Amino acid sequence: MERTKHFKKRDAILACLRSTTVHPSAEWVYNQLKPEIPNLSLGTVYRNLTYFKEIGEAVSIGTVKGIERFDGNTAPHVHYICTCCGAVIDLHDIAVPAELQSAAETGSGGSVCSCQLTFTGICSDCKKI
Amino acid sequence: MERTKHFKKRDAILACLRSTTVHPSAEWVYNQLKPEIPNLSLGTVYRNLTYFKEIGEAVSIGTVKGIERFDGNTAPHVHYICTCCGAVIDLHDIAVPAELQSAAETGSGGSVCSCQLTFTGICSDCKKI
DNA sequence: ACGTAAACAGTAATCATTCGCGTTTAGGAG
DNA sequence: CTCCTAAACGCGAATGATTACTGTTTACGT
Repeated sequence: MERTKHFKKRDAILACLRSTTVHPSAEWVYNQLKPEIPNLSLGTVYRNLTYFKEIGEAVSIGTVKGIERFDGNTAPHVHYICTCCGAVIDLHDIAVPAELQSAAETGSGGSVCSCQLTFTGICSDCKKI
Repeated sequence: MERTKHFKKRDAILACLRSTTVHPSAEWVYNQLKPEIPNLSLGTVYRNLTYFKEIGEAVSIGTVKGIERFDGNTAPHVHYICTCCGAVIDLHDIAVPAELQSAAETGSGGSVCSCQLTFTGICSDCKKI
């Protein structure tokens, strides 16, 4: 089929997002890809990141220090954010109890389409400094 | 003592924050107080909101549609955010199990100073439309 | 009354993100 | 192969929330 040539940059952006666990910002993705795709535009990164959010191939985990951070792992999982360095790491061993979601639906009266649990603190690297 | 006159606006901002459960933005607070404090500056609202965050009298619950939202209720509780209208409501009947916090500390290797559980969906009002 | 330190207003600056628009590209039809 | 169309793209300008700057005002101690 090989119809991917038209989406070279789109595919590269998604691949970049999928290949990392740093929960990157748009600019991080841009800087990663720029060396191998010299004519990449930052606007294209933003445009495609928004696109991936819309089609459910990526999620936003909110802003850290005023910058939006993305996650190519759409499976629900818990995050830890260091308020010092801004690092975002996955906590795979922790899960939000499933019954909380239905409790949220009755409590809010609306529908629930996602839930996000985030811990914040100072990471081990920052504590050393 | 009556030394509050110097902090009239600061106090008004905190009182406004405490008196509502809408989890307001800086501009919302500004618009609320502007009629009764005509010479209030939006910068003052931002400055004091940041100050309250720093001294722990208020917390940020992140950005909704690109706008930071604050909460004068610093007791840990769960939020529900409507992605349609941007409303933020408290879910008092739901709590994050305490053991998850210690699990987060061991999982991250760092310290944990706060945790935030947020459900998103379409609220009952928006579903009617 | 005077000095000082902090709060404040008003406005300019910042910076992440989005928008507009002309260009390029892929892929299909003739 | 050439033309056509729709979508992706680059680039630069625009937007808008937030912050910084600067001069002024205020409360309070001396």
